[in-house]
Amino acid sequence: MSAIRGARERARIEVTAAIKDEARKQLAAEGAAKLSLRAVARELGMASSALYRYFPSRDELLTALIVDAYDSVGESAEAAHRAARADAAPHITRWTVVAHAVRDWALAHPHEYALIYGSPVPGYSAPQATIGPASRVGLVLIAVVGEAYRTDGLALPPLADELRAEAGRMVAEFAPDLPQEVVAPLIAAWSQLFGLISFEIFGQFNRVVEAREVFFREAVTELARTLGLLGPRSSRRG
Amino acid sequence: MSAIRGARERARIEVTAAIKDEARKQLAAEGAAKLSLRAVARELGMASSALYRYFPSRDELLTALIVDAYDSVGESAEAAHRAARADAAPHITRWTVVAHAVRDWALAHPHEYALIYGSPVPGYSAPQATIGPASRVGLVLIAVVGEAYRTDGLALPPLADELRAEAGRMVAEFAPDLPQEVVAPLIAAWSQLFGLISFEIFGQFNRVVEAREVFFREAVTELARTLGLLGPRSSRRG
DNA sequence: TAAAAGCAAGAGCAGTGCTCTCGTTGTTGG
DNA sequence: CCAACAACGAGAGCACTGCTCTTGCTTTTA
Repeated sequence: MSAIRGARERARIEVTAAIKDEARKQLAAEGAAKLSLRAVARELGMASSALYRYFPSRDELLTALIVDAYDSVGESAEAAHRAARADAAPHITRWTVVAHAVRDWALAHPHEYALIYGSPVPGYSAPQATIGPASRVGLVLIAVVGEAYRTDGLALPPLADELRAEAGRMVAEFAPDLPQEVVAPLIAAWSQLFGLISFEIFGQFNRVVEAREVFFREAVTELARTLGLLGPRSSRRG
Repeated sequence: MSAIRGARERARIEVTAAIKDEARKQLAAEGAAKLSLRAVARELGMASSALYRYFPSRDELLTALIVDAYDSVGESAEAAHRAARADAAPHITRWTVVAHAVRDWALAHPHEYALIYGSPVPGYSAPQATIGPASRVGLVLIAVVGEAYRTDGLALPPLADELRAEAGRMVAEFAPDLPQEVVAPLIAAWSQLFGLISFEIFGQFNRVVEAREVFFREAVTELARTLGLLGPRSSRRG
């Protein structure tokens, strides 16, 4: 792809990586609010002003960390999906496995999770560079449901009239292999999955949910049902 | 309850309110990260050091704003619930009306929403003072489902064995009027409701969901179904 | 009415993001 | 080969932050 041209370019790559590593370390230790350029420079033994040769601002550094975090959680989801596919696991299992992979990543990297799925901290709109990596988890979920649809079909109610136009646009834009009835429920399930994880990570479940693992598993299974990955449930009036 | 004893106490109450008002103004304008004690003091025409007589630290000021925000969104949800009850609206409508009230509040106060449902910004665990106000929205949802259960019953599948102990604890702890089958789904629906809202507020739906209102309504209705507020849906394999 | 407590203001400390300048050091075209 | 150039690191400095301490003043209390 791109050959390294000389000592200078090589050094630049290494220093950039070292800055990001140290910044990630401080992010994991103290959170995004406490991340300080001067502290990073201090830890690396360089003047703080020198750091601006590599990142033009603190927000740019944070954006780089955001991109890396999106890639990290996306890679986790993709790896879980690959493994489940290699095992020829049923589609419902692929769904829960991917969901658990995202949750496990969040539990292992709470501050990085907060950076990407918590309050947006830099400018109001996400920089262009983040939108690619940000969609990786979503694409995995689309793939899981798409494969289930193609092999087993989906047990879904018909599409509501009010959602017809929106569903058509969604299918055309980022899910061409999916039937229209499932796109809106899938996007909803996507956001609801992160709702479950965010409430756990951000402490909203403190004193509310104790058995978090089994609670999450049941909720995620129910989410799969709304996508037609399982048959309709039996229910009774009580 | 507590009578105001003199001019000094009266002044203290007024100044405290003025500080919070100005802080809320800056919060709404720029977000929690940019909220500065010195700027608040400047705007109020007082020395920054004087402000510490009223709030011992910036985090304490933020905590006060957090409590107010929880109360504000809680009051919105309660008002919506009261109105729907006064109209003798069906339970499914009460559910969606409360959900929309929370969403409307979030859209009107995005920075305050981020403060309470985004990344926790002060210390890691929420101060004791916040846990009461923080549960108001949840209590409204519990009330909606409880009333539906008592009048119409709920169309729910039996409780999974793995959740038996957890559901029993939850019922005993904060939902004594609810049947055990609905507590876990209700907590899940609670977090998923905020997942939907957070993704919209935090920009995760940019370039993904366009018809946000109708999308939200459909998703919230589907959530109600997982709580047995509607009959089981008709579905077909496609 | 005198002591005590609450209060506002100013100076100051340590820290931050960021800019500018000034030597130094690699890169590169003539 | 070496001169011009671009990239680089370091230091000083600006404007800002949260927070503390001291110094006077005012209100409350004994």
